[in-house]
Amino acid sequence: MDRKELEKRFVTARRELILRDFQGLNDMQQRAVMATEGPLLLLAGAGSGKTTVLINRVANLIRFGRASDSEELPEGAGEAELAVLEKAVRETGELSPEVEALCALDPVEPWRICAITFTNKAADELKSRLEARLGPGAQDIWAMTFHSACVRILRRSGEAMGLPSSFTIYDASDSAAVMKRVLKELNMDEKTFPPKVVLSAISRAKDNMLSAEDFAAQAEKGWDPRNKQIAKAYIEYSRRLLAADALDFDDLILFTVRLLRDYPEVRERWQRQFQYVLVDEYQDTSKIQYKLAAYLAGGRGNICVVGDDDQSIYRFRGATIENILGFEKLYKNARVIKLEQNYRSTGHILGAANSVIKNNLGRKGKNLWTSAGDGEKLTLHIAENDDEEAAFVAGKIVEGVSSGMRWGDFAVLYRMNAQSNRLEYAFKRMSIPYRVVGGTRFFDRMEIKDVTSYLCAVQNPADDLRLLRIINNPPRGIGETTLERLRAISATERRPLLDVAADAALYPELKAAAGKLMKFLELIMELRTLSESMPLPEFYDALLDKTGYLAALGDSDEALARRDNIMELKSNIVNYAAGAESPSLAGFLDEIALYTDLDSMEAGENSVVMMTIHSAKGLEFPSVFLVGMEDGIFPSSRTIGDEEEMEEERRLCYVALTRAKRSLTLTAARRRMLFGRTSSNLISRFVEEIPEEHIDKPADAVRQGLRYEPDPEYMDYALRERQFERREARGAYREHLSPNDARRPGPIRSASGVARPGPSRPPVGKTPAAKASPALLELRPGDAIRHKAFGQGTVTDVKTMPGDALVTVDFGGTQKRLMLRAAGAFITKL
DNA sequence: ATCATAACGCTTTTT
DNA sequence: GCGTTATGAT
Repeated sequence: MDRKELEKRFVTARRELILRDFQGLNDMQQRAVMATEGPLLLLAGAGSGKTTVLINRVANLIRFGRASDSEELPEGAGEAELAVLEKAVRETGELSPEVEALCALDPVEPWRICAITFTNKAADELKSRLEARLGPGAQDIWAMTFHSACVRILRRSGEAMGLPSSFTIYDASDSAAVMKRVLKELNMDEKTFPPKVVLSAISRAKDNMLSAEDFAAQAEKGWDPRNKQIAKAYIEYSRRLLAADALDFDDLILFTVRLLRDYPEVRERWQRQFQYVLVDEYQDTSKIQYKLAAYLAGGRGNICVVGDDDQSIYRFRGATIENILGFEKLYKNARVIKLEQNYRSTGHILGAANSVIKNNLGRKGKNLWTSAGDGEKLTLHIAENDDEEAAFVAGKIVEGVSSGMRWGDFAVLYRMNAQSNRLEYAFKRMSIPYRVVGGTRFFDRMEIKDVTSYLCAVQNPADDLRLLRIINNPPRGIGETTLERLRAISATERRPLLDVAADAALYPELKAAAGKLMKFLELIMELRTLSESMPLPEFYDALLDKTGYLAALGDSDEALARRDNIMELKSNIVNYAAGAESPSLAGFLDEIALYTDLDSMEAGENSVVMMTIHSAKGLEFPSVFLVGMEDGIFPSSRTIGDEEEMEEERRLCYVALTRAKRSLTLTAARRRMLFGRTSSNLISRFVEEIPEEHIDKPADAVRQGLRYEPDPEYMDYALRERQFERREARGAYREHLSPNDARRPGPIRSASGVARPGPSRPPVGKTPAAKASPALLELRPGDAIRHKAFGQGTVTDVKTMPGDALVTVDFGGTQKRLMLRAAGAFITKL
């Protein structure tokens, strides 16, 4: 046998044996798993088994190295070895160690694989699935978010650029707090320079790798005078973060990219380490994140990016779809694999999603298909108002549970967090177990911020921001005047506040407060010593005690809830201490700085989840309710009139629709309370884009006033307003309009008002109570009832209130409190 | 220094 | 409509 022939047969046999590990995958998925070398763009539609592919790809790398994608033979392979392989091909069962060794080509050590995801949730899922597949060795894989990967790199190598490894991370609210101070001190008007706007300008600058000085230089040359002001704020903001040894979220990425760009030895060290780099959700990466990925993968050039251009929904914060659209241009030898078979949803759901997204121009083009059958059609429900919309959703879920589904099978998705309120009330009235993801995050709560500020202050003596938060909390008689003087000295001497406080006795103006300041200083010092000698959880208890924070809370209902949260934080600490290799205060603070509420959502929990569509990305649910399908809400009023933003909104809709596995219900309300006023909106244009073959709509929808055609008058108005804002954004001066003039006048309201029948409209608020039997109103303690979802129970208490009653029912040990008007429709008296 | 009331502005979306 | 912040009174 000549060498050529041997090589060919060897490679073929090897591929076949390797493929045995990936039998459950379809052709395209297998190709993606086997193509380990060089740049690879994986266009993975929603529900196409993308994570499965990632897991298997990593498994392949660890077991077989680059063998599946190489023509190369292992050292010393000859006819004897070929015979062994070909024999193994004919046999079934596990590969023998000998065969496995022959199949492998430089198996990859786990820590040489870097799999970057976008959210902690995705990273955690990846980690746990990798561990399930590969065992404990999987823990060494760098499966984490951009931000946490950067933290790790900076902690290890940041010293090279003069960054102390003990740096602190500022989250968005910390950044905002710093910025507010800065703006105040620079006498910048909060109206013309809202902190948010300034921060996002800085964020954009950082995405373009512009330092404060670069930005200032550019502002000098630019035409927008506001940028000069913003540049000043940027400079001062940076100065403060530097003084506090703090990095904000954007800095984490920016500093890492600078580090890798400017320090060759550091760059080489990491490029040597990461032989394979995977980036998930590539469509959501920003310019600088793309640079980061390119640097990390710069050693071997093995970069695999996974994404779906149709699911790009973070353009607003710098994500650029160019990264995915331009991948092939950038990496000339890139391979592209498309995953279009959907394993998640039934036919009507996919059909609806496809017909919505095809209205977008400028996409790679992709059509999801399924072999799962058509399934149920979508339904559109039009409610009288937002309360009724919420009640409808709650009712449908109760019915679903009564027919055998679990609470956890349902998700309610909305465009903005503010929409969750109404739903929560409805769910509470019916005692439906639910969970709101996102919104006010756990770590944004006041008491949690306070306690973590103590932790930060103990860990980082230069962290003035956190110090200011706690120095007089609980009250220690250190008032505003003392702080003002402290701040003045700290600013002129460029020393941290705590340093200045330590020398309080030396400054005449601080004499009066010196005693109190010393006492506080001693407290912090004592805590610092304790933090070094005690296990973390015990230290936490000691901190709560010594600072007197817990004691100062009191025992009102509110304080009780706060205590609960503080204890919840303790369980976080205990968890962390148990799981981490070498737990430390610094490590814990890193963990929570990058943590969001999303991460605490446990998969097994049996309750309905409510969240924004953005939060729902990457998740799936048997039954999904998509509420508020109205123009002005979804699509958001801010996007109407801007084609690019509308396309992003449409992608958001695509994401929403593709979350559903089997059942998908859309709802809209004729009238709803929004921003404190009642408004009526047209039905969402996205609903219009779903053909009748996929969706059941109420036949009278049009006659009853929710129209499908965009109102030309309104469109015109929205467009003009939009253009005005854009012109303003470009720097044209504001013609002083009073805020009321900027408000939308009549068009919206009058437009829908015309279409709505006037006085002869059916009565509003046909609540489910209308269906409740009169016997229910006579319920008394001791009565037996049956509830559609909860089953049989005994009434233990009845509190009547005007037009309604709150009944407490014992369902075999669990107490539920039900509002009769809302829950009555699901109760029968036995 | 702490509490109460008034005023404001906010509603896109997250690390 | 709600939650946060500014202001003023005690």
